[in-house]
Amino acid sequence: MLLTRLAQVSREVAATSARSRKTALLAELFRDADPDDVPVVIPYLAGRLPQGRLGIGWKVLGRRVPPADAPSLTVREVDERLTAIGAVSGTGSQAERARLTGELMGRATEEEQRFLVGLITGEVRQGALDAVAVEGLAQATGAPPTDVRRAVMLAGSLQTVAQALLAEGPAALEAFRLTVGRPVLPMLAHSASSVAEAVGRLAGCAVEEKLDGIRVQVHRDGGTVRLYTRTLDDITDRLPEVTSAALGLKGERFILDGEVIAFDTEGRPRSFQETAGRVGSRVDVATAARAVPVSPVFFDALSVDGRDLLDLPLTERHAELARLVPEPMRVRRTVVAGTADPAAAEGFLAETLERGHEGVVVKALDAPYSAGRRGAAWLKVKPVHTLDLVVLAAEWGHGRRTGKLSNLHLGARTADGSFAMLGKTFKGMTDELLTWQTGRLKELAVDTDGHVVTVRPELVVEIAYDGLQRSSRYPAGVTLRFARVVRYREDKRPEDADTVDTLLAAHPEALR
DNA sequence: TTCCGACAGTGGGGTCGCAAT
DNA sequence: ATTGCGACCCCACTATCGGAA
Repeated sequence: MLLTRLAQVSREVAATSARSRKTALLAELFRDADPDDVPVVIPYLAGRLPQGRLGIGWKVLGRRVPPADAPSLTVREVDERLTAIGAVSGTGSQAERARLTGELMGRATEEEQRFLVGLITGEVRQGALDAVAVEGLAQATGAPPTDVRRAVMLAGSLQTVAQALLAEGPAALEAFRLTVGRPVLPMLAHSASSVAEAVGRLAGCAVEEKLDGIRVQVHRDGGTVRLYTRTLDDITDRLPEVTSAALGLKGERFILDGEVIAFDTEGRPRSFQETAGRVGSRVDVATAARAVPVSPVFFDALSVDGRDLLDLPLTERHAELARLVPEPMRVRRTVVAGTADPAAAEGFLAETLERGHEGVVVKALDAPYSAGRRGAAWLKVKPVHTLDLVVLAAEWGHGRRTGKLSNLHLGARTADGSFAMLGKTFKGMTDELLTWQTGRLKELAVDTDGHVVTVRPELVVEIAYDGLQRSSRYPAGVTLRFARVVRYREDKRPEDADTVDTLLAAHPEALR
């Protein structure tokens, strides 16, 4: 199959907003694909590269290469070339990757170039990723969408399922079962603004502490243990102490879900930055492990002794977890009956925060483990802080925000009356607000480099955030975590904005 | 007819590791 | 030795479609 066909379909998919039409377009293409092309065509149309990382980004792709006049590239040839680019390593590799990329781009037409750049950067912007591709695949093969979706969750990969499905038909889905050693997409949580709201939405729930670490899925089969992240990357080699902990449990075969986190000598959680740095260390693991040892803390059991627990209610899965894992290695929790006063749950949240944790996750007791879904059965609740800050500058947006000033530079007052930048945010704005702020900020503009528009520091904006973290990038040495706009405060003047000092005083733990 | 669940899009900061400077 | 870049952790929020209520 020619790449140009994919580029055209991608353009058509992007052009329609109807999801049903997107699905139909993808299904038609999947039906036409040669079985040998399927492992490439499916991920490409889902907006992803089968190779994963290539080591090339905007720096290289930004270089203009004259496009070919006529399409000639086949998808298989593109795949081979990209595999070759990803395999380049050693001194001079960056130049070599850039050269090979330029060569490939030179063979592509303008439309194909756009498609390839989107694929490589992960920004196809066609309004259809995995979920729509799954629907299209189901439509193309006549398999029930629910079954295809489930197979993808269990395989952890759309590509694997697509290949089997197109080769053998719907019967092939049977083979995708929960298997120890093969990671499944983890279940995710929605947000709720308070414990009372979360408890009210679920009839009978467990309230569990939410640890600010790295999600981990632990597979043990006898003496073999494998550890996977949220995106199913294998991190076994980086966390030997977690492997040891899994081998110490009284079970031979299991899959557990939990969090890895570093604790200090008093048993309080260390900062997210410390835990994440440790989990990210790959080269000198022994040294990293001595400096920042981590512990697994589990909250769910997906499989025990060959028994698949995914469809069982949380209550039963947790009973299995409790049989297998001693209490100190489990997330603390309390169970709240459907009719109970939420005060008990509120108390549990307060206690959890007191212990230095991030918040709680409220989970429906009767819900199964919905792999890969962000179901309403799990609701996270974290305290939210707010500040009044001053807009120092704004950046022009991309995609659907093209032509709008989108990303705000936020400043707090300092002792000398100037403003110190604390970070940026593009979150929380409606289209209406986006339009308004573009107009208002243009009035305040004093300078621009083409992308960043500097403004007079007069506009006050209320910002919600989750906490402070250390920063080497910003002058105050700290930055806001997950900052988002709540509303503009035109009733406030810049001199009314919050100061760096009050901010630091409000978060003493961030500077420990 | 209205409501709501699921998705895609729009990017944020930090850290690590590799290659280039 | 330092800097730049890509990958991958953590993530909030809004708009939209289409099925459920």
